[in-house]
Amino acid sequence: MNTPAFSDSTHESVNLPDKPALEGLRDKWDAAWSESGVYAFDVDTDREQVYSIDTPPPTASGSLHVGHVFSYTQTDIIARYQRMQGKNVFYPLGWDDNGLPTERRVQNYYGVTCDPSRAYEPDFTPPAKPAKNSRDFVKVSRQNFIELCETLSAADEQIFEDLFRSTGLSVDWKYTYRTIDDTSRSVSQRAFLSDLGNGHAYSQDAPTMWDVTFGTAVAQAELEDREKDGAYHKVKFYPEGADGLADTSVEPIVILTSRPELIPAVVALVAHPEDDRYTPFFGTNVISPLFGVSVEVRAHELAKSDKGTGIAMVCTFGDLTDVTWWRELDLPTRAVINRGGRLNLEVPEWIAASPKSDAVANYEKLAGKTTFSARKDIAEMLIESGDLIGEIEPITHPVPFYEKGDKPLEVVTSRQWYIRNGGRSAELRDALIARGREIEWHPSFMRSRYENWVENLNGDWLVSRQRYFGVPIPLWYRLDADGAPDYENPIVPESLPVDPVAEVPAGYTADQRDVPGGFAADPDVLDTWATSSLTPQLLGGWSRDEEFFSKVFPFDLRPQGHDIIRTWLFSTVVRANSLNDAAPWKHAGLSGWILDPDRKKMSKSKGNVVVPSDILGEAKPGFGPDAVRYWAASAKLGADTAYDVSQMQIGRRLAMKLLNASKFALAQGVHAGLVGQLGSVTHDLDRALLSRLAEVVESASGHMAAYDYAHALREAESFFWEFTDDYVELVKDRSYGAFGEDDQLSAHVTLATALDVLLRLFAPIMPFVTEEVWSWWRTGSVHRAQWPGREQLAHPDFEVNPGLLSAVAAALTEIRRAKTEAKVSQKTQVANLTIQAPADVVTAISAAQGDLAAAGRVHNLVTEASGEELSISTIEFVAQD
RNA sequence: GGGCCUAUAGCUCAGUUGGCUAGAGCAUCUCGUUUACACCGAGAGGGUCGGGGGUUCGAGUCCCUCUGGGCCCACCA
Repeated sequence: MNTPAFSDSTHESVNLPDKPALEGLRDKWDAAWSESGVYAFDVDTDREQVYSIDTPPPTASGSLHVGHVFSYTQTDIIARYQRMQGKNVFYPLGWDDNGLPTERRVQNYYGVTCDPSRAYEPDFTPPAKPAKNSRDFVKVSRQNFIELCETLSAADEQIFEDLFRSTGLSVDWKYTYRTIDDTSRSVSQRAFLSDLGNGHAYSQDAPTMWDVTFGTAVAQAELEDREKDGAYHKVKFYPEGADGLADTSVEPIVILTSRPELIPAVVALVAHPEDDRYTPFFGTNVISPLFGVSVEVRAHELAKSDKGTGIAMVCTFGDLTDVTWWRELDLPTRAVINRGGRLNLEVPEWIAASPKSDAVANYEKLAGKTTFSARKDIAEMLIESGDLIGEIEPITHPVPFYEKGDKPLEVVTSRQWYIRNGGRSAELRDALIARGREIEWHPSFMRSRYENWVENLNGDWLVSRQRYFGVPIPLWYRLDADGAPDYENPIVPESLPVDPVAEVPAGYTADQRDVPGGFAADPDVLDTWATSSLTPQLLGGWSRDEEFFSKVFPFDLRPQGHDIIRTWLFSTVVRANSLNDAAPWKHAGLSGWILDPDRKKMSKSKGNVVVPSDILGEAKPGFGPDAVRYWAASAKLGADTAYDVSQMQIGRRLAMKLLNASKFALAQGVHAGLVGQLGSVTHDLDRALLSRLAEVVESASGHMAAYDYAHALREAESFFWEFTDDYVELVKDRSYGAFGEDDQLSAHVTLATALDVLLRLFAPIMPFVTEEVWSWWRTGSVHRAQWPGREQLAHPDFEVNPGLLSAVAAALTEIRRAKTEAKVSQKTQVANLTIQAPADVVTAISAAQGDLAAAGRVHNLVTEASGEELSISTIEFVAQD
């Protein structure tokens, strides 16, 4: 173990700067910490000693904003506290450079685009100047594309690392990973194969949410609703006549739809089983307008009588409710929207077979159009045919989008891979909720968000993505004599990582690729969360170094934002449950968001982001890292916090005060050898001060242990200001030696001990300034010093009047007030002063009467017991010269 | 519609299991300032604890209810 013992330094040398300053501390100590390795994790350890942190890997392709500084600082405070508790802190940081953001950034930065059919060019260099238009981008192989991603993200990551260092993160930079590197790809693929082996992963040909722009399936967790303009159309469905055509002699059933372009895909009408308006029609058939397709009227519980006309048009597929009805009512599949978001060019067979004479012609008018323009066209056709009732009613309604996409999602049927997440199994769902209860949540109410999400899942986790960049699904499929793939018995690779598109499975040759009797690669990549969900396994060496893994897993802490509970947190629990049969961590710390001064979430798209380098800078208008950390530390976990410059100014003031107060104490002759020499603390005021500090330490420690660093900071801060404003002022003369050596020593030991403890209390919050002060008079790093304990400040003789400190402080305040009201300087000499107070207060004050008189510049101080509260009855200033 | 958080001084927030006259910082106002600190010090003013009801000897704190703010989910007829 490389944790030095508490208070090992007893030397008396003190090196004080003439003019202490915050400027330069960041670079000085960042370099010193790198050099000395104070934050290094010691591998020679056991699980008991370790405190491990499953740090979020930032997306290095984005830009860093104050939100990062805010939340990472909160984690760092916890890490530093645990380190001072004697824990061997495993605090790594990885990079999420896998996924669409990196892919897009590389395309635009280099002017290239990925064409997986191209061969790898070992000597490829990107164009000197990227083309402006994406049409002119250079096409490169997948391997070349990945190499460019790695190059660019490595550069981005260096910038991020520098910034994190300058905020004082005590990360051990030796332990890092990148979600695109070979190790991450191997672990991700191994985990996938492991889940495949134990039945947690499976593939299925089924309707899924599909982004037409990106051309990929997306998962439930990646959806978001956006308010969009739409329109309600009231459309007639007449009963089917004997000739198979619409019987217009009777009343039609009227449905309300915002998606009339899906009428060619209608497969049924559905109403609630107890809706009297429609019960007579259940089991009968109606005819779709324009296309003359016959569909059955069906009953289903999910249909709501109070929505629209009470009867819904089911299409394959308009939305996920359609999918439910399609599955549960065993309806036919009549898909007309293709993966590009357009209506199929080919006339569907069910329309071609329609007895209605103009059905095919009607469809042909829409073929090839986007859903958006088809919607307008079909509305006009419905008006013309008389199948539309009333006016088209414009509405705005929420429409599901891929969170990174800009066109509404469609539902498309395709073969995809899924990982079981409880969405289709109550048993697994219960197990995952139980895992959530093994974790201690900070703040605790965040657990209900997790449970809420788990309870409302509507399907398993779709993990395959039809993208190029990412971790490939590590499988091939055998092709039968007709060239059809056998999805049930995939070919598994022998070594990882593997790119099945480029590599050939064992027992096959390259020329057997994509030919009947040969093999085909799974062309897809895994969802980025499928890799991110493995951060504990990645960091801990799962499947590569099981001994190491056992020392850090389950992790002690997962820090993260509360907005990604449903994605990152949940998916990590899912994987740890299936791979390790455990909860991935003991604690989850959810940090809040940064809000701009108008209390809106700070985000790039809103353009209200503050760049951290501006505030971290030490020159104006910067505040320096300790001040920014102070701001982050003053917000509790989970609390959304306004970006508040004034809070940073207060932090800067506190940091400055620490420098100056320390310099003052040390200039008195206070040195390391005096720390903790409690036997020399003979003066009641000093004893009272240390007793009070002991309470502060106990309280702050309790809060720190409960992950409430903000509360601990407040305790320490408020004591510190009392210490400097009152105690230090009171003991100045005594400390100079005005009352003899014993009293002087008592003050010096108290100052040394209090300063020592205060530096430790502030060290996790303000690592730079505390380390600077520590270096003036101590050896080693304050960040390896032990967190203070109440017992270090306890002494059998210290049973002092508990009201002493506050009574003396109150008396001092009264003297100051009298001077302020007399509009004289605080330094004005007072000839005679009488203080009246209750007897017990008088007793308390008397114990520190010398100090009080000195601090108030009072020549003759008299105290009188009275029934009244503390007041000054006489004050006579010394006549001015 | 379901779930969760939140409402305390002009602003940002504390206020632990109910218990002295509800606190801090910032801002405001007044005064002071050269041996730790002008990136300073001292002091003052400022609150019906969102509204209403209840439990209790006692409610900022617990319960009910209403209102405002926010978040997550559901909601394409």
